[in-house]
Amino acid sequence: MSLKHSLLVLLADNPATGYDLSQQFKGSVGFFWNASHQQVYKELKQMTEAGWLACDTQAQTERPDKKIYSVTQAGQAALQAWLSQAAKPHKYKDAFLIKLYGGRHIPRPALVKELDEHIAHHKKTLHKLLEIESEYHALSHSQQKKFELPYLTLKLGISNERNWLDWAQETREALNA
Amino acid sequence: MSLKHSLLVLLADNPATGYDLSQQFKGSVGFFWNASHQQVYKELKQMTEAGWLACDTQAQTERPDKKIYSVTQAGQAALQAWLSQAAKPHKYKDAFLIKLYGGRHIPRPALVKELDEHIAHHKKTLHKLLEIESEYHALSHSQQKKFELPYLTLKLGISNERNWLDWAQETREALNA
DNA sequence: TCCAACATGTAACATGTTACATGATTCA
DNA sequence: TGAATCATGTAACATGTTACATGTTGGA
Repeated sequence: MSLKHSLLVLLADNPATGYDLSQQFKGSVGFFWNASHQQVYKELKQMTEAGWLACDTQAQTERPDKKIYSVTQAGQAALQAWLSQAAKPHKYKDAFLIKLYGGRHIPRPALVKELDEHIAHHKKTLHKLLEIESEYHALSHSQQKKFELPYLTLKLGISNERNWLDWAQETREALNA
Repeated sequence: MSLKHSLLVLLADNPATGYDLSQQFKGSVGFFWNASHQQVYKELKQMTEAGWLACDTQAQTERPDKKIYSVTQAGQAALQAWLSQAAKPHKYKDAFLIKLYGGRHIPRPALVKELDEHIAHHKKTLHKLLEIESEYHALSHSQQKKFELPYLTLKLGISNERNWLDWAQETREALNA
């Protein structure tokens, strides 16, 4: 159920379109949740039918109409209900680690090559997160206060990526030894 | 598709029952993949129908018969095919971080309380992983060599948990400030 | 002239979760 | 006497992925 609740949290800050929300999942929010645009549109439809969201359609001549969603009182209540229950501990799933675990079935160089690809990807992610962090640091104190909690999640993202990269470096050496 | 491939990797090491495999997901393997027992039995059935697994039924008088699965040649081929393609980068999903991100909707003490619960859970996980690590260290050199790759995944699990706990401690202080 | 960004979806399929179901053994 | 472990599943439901579908604008 958490996609619905992620959307509620995002929409509680700012009414937005399905497209906007999908973009947020590609940015910093994507560090802890994400979904394809198809899935987002599907959920928004369901949530609107359930009365959690109101939809304001803005006609556009040259592009598909924009549908701006905002949280209703029922949506607020649903969010509160969800927030008041403890979240289940997060479960990590990483296909690359299965490969590494069963690495004896693949030639070493192939394993190292794939590790390198993942390293490149994680470096890119880290840079993106660090950019977002420097934008945060450039804000005024009052603005920083406003984004205090999102910033805490960003910090986990950053240290997670750093930790992963450190491990990957060691692992790379171990594989080549 | 990765549950099927996790099962192939595990079964390539040792033929096992659905129950055994489910138990492995509760142990160290659970750090990077997991599934409910229902899901495991479902997949084993499908994989057997697809010819990837052979099933040897051991009759037991007092308990349900044990079904011991092993990888067939077709299963080996499927595993190889999967291993030869790059895995997609892992996507992190953590409902607690959504809550933290949208933490302004909850009273601070409630947020801290839930953080504490997660801290307790992560500490437990870390201890479990450290226990497995000390079992590994107690092995002979030749045995250690055999479990070299699984050990690398374990090391990521351990540093990940430590990193999470460090972040959680800082976050706890920031929330109480 | 082609690619990325904007903006929305449907349909088919794959995967995962929750509730229910059975029943013996062993340890506290 | 009650809970945990062993051992297997079915059925209903929820969620997520992949392929397909449409069409404009603005920049390299």
